[in-house]
Amino acid sequence: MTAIKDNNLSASLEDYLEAIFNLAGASNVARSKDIAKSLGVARSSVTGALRVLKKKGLANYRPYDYVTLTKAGQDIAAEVVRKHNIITSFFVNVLGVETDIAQQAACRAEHTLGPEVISKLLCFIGFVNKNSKNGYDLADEFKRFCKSRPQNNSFSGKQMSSTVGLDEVKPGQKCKIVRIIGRSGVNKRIADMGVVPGTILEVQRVAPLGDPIDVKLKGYRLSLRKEEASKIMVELGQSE
Amino acid sequence: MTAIKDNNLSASLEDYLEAIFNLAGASNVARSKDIAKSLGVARSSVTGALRVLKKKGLANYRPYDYVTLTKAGQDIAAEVVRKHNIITSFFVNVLGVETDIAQQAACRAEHTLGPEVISKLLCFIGFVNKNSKNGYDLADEFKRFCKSRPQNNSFSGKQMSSTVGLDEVKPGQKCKIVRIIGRSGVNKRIADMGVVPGTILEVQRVAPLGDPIDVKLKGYRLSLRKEEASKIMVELGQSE
DNA sequence: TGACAAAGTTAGGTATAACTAACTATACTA
DNA sequence: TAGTATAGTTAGTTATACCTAACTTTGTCA
Ligand SMILES: [Mn+2]
Ligand SMILES: [Mn+2]
Ligand SMILES: [Mn+2]
Ligand SMILES: [Mn+2]
Repeated sequence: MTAIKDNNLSASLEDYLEAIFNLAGASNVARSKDIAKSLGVARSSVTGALRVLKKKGLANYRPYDYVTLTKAGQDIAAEVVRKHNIITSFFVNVLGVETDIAQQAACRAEHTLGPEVISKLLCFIGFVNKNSKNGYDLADEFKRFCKSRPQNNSFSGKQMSSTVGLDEVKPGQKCKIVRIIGRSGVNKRIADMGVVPGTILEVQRVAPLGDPIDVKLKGYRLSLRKEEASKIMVELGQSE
Repeated sequence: MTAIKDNNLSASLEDYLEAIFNLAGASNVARSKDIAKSLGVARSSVTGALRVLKKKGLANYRPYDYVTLTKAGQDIAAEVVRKHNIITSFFVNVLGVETDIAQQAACRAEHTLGPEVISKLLCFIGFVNKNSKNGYDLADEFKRFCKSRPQNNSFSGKQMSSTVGLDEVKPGQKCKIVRIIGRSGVNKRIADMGVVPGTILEVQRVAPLGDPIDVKLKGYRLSLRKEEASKIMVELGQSE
């Protein structure tokens, strides 16, 4: 029933609504100058945004007048603020992120997280609170866990072997050919010389503008144009 | 040391890097057409983005050629993908969000969450996993908790009394004046008549274009211009 | 080989969201 | 009530990120 409708507003416009809503606070009005300050934009940018919000029926705006939100505007603003608070609460009270950082991140993320995620997040906060009442302070436990393993910077995503184009290898470095891109035109020429995947080669000299590149492989010496080299994907050796 | 530097890229450019990185997968090359498809943009948009990425030294791009990422481009792309995966993992495995939705939300949020939040999130996933090995399956417990209280749609943020401008009130509705905005010019005239905060009034008739608005208050009848009415903030009565 | 389809680019356009500089309205104060 | 400071607007510009339509290059296959 009372579902929050797709507001379809840009992050920027949502932030204007949020700022107006927050500034209005007790007085229900916001001044252009304060909106500008709170969003860190020029006053003229606020004028422009207000015109758009008015056209969308979200703000009551007349030039040189105070600004208020329409009912529709208030509803959207309240929803943005709600998301902001839920996300912030999770970051601070569950994850233990520093308040300032959490606020900033939340005010960016609030525009990207849909109702499914937000409702789960809210529920999760409730879950943590309930547990803490039952004697198991999850947030506290987590804080202790964090300290015990200070930085775990890896994540088991797909591991990428760091392959680069031969044109990016510096002189003196050895590397192994992983793959040669394309088979027609200039590249055909390369492939036809013994340059095949698996070959180890060493970059000898690179001309000032990266063209040409001299490499040594299988005893031969070869001069490659940068354009050609860029199509030879290599894996760096552990030299250097 | 090996700190990921501020890449300072727009969300859009990060997504291009991410798409190229993912498409490259085994072959290390990506084709424009596939980048376009995976991001849902026109082919010409890809050309534009590639030019920018090249200028920034992140992609090896020559017109009509395959695309590869430079080392710098790969590093940033890998970081974006890492964030994407961490966020997705949290949404799916901890919060229990549906996979598709989680992926979409993660691919938006990955551009807004900084290293502090991401590292805590990663740590939290580890925390949940460790507990589950120790017999306490937090994610599972949470799932059960979610079901037990289906929808808790409120959040203890600041509660806003729903005040609107008098110009938004429909005929027949009663409301209470909460505040009158401004004191000079036309508004002074209003304030000078017994129209003060606390007064209960009822909207009687609204002309076709919302101007003028006839209201009844304290036995009097008053005709207000829309401009004036918009400055009278009221709280709606429970009629209608 | 050469015709054709597919891939890629260019040109030209729109929308959003900023900015600065210059102007105008409003509010305060003497 | 005039004069000034402040607030707000307008005009004109920039940058990003898309789009469609038309054109060019490339790869394929008869
Ligand atoms: Mn916010
Ligand atoms: Mn925000
Ligand atoms: Mn992503
Ligand atoms: Mn993304």
